[in-house]
Parts: sequence; structure tokens; C-alpha cells
Amino acid sequence: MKIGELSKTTGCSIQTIRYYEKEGLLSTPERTEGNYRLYGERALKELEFIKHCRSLDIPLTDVKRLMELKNKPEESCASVNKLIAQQLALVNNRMRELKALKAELQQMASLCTTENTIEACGIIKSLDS
Amino acid sequence: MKIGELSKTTGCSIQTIRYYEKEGLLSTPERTEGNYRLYGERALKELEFIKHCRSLDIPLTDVKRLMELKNKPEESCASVNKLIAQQLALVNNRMRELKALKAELQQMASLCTTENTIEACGIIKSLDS
DNA sequence: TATAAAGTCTATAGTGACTATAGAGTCAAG
DNA sequence: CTTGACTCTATAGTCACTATAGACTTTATA
Repeated sequence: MKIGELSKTTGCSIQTIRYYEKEGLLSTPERTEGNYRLYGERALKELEFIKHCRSLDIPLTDVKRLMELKNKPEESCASVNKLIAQQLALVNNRMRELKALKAELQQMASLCTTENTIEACGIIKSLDS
Repeated sequence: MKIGELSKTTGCSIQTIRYYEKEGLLSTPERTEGNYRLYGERALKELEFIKHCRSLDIPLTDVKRLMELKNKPEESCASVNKLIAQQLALVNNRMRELKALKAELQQMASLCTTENTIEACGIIKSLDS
């Protein structure tokens, strides 16, 4: 299939697919006589793997490492484990931050009624303190 | 005070301060004979305001708008209100995503014991599906 | 007083993960 | 045989910074 079809099937934009190729995440596709990229099952699977990792916010460098590890099936998966644990720690951190953030935003929202002038606005006041 | 002191007082890096100035968020500072930036109370307050907004993940364009609104104290604060509500919606969305993400990462972590080879690794398997 | 060290200046490039655009080439349908 | 859809490469833009190079200014020390 050509890049447009791959894009539709996977939901990745065409530019993103080419970007992943440039970054060495997708294996170099064959080309038609007219120099169009040609993809098969393999590229589809690679792309789905990347998509899945990205939906977990795993950075592309780590995705690349994971894909390389996949090709060394006899090695220990300790590094895979570590990577996921790190990712989990990041997510936990970010969630804690977001909770605090949400609380403050809600508090701010409650300080403002649309009828106020900016001078009297509780939100601006709270941002100033 | 000079930029280094402002940086230490506020915890913003020197480059960030200069960046905010370039983006029109900080008012243009005076200069010494030797062309060093000179800041006073005003810059300190502006910078604290920006920092506070940024800690709430409010994008710089919106911070700029808020600062402009602050200088029009007689206008209605409806737009301030709207901006905060939008930000809150974003945060809520992101929290929902992160929850799902965390659940999946935890599930994955539970699939792997360090003794496995990659071939048998539950994490890689789950990333593949 | 000389010089070394610390601070500051501007301008530019890099980050990550894309997105957008320009300008040219390819291919299928009417 | 031409129109339109698709694809190609190369380049620039996004956001909010961070990092660097190379020059200048100020302060501290010998």
C-alpha cells in the first residue's frame, strides 16, 4: 500500500510517517518506479507499535530502544521493565502536579462572576498574589 | 537590580527572562552605561505574575492577554473567566488521559518479572497488541 | 595597577514531536 | 490529453525554553 492508505489505516498523518522514517523508527520502505513509498504488513505493525507507545507518552528515543530490544529476544527484559517503571513515575508525577493545578484553577474560577470588572476580578487578584 | 539578581530572586533563568522580554511579556528595562539591564519592583511583579500563570500551564499568549487585561481595569472580566475555564477544561482532559495511561502502564509493569527474556516479556507483548 | 574571574551582552542553534508549506513530479479517470 | 488526486523532497514553523559562541563590562584579587 502507498503512504496515504497507511496513513488512513493507522490514523498517523503522512508527514508523521515520513518523520518516523527519517528518525529511523520505521524500516526503509520499498519504492515504486515512480518513487512512491510502498508498505506492507511489517510497516503496519511497526507503526502500530509506535502509536501504542506514543499513546503511553513514551518518548521516541525510548520507542526506538524498545524496538531494537524486540529484535534481541534472548536478552533480559530488565531494561524494558525499567523503562516502563520510569514512565510510570513520570506519569505519577505529572498527575500530582495536575491535581494541584486543577484545585487552584477551580478556586480561581469560583472567585469570578462574569459581572465583575477586571479591577474587582478575583482571578486577576489571585494570580497577582 | 541586574538580571542575575532578578534571576536568583524569582528562580527564572537569565535566558528565560530575556526571552520573556523579547516576546513582549516583560516591559523593556532600563540600561546601565555598560548596557546591562536594570530591573525594579515592577519587573519583579511582572515576572512573578508570569511565573504563577506558567505554573498553571497557561500558555504565554494567554499570559500576555491577561497582562494586557490587567491594564484595563474597567472592562468586564468575562474574558478572564473564560480563559480560566478553558484552562480548567484542558487540565481535566489531560487528567483523564493520564489516568488511563497510568492504568495501562501499571498493568504492563505487572506483566514483567526481571528474570524474563525479551522473548517472553509480557510488556513487549502487550505493546504489540 | 594589572589581571583574572565573574557577570552580562547579542545572536544563533538546538530541543521534541510533530505540522505546514512550496514547488515539482506521478498516476488514474473522463 | 488534461484535470485532479496523490506523492515526492526540502524547508520552515510551532512552543517554551535551553545552550552555546564570542565579545564586552564590572568586580575582586595579587
